[in-house]
Amino acid sequence: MSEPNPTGDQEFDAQGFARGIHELLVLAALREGSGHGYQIALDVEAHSNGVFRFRHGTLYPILHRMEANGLILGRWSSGRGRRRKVYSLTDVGRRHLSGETDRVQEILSGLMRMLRRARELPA
Amino acid sequence: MSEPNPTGDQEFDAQGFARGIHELLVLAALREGSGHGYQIALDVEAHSNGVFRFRHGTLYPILHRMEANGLILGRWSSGRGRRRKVYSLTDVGRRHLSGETDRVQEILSGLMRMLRRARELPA
DNA sequence: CACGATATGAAGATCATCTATATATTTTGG
DNA sequence: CCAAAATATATAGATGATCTTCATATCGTG
Repeated sequence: MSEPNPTGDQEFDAQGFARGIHELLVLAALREGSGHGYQIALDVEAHSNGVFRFRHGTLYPILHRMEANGLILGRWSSGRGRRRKVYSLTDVGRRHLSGETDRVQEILSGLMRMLRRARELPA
Repeated sequence: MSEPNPTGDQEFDAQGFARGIHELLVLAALREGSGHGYQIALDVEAHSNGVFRFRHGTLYPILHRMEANGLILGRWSSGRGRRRKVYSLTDVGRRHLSGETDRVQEILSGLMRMLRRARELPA
């Protein structure tokens, strides 16, 4: 029962899943170019029609963690004016985005299949 | 920025999302009839090809919480032999399954749409 | 009779979000 | 010209759910 799953399929880790989604949203937002935190939050909110939304107390720790893990690289904007930390994808982050997208999509597909089944069962 | 989302669409709450998925899996497993915890775990694992799996340290607290919240009803099997607590859906649980299935499916659809977009963008 | 599978439970560790607060600049409106 | 709102980042502490580990007990099988 505690063995690694024999099919080699993707596994669901509840604790890491929400974190993974947040990181994926950040990586996806940065895929088209670089941006600072506040911008990323607005982009994600806009692209998801308001479903996904970063609270600022959530966003910045995530960005710091991702930078520490080498997924993104942050640079303080050199120009004067409002201080901004502009982030861009690293190679590691780009690979991570690709791999995790596949992984999460497989998990989501499986879940949606199960939910559809439950929905279609006779009451 | 902290206003409730104006479209009235489904919102994603990271903390509650994993919990919601676990509860949804339990409710879905019980939809076809009643079952005890261990059985539920096996059912979910089988129906998801091993992607979703309950550790027993995770499963039982979830069942207790759901029973306390009135989503499921547990009865100790009256017969002697191995003690089992058999769960079945309450009316509240059935309504919850229906409503949450819709809600989660909308969120998942949105997420998959975003991931597809990220995947298809030129590198 | 020992071992593995079945079956449930609780305690404590871990860890990420969430709330709230703080600071500072820029733009807008009166 | 000044006040308020939006922009922009950051940290501390509370919350809460999973996850690991330990504990207990029964049943079937070799």
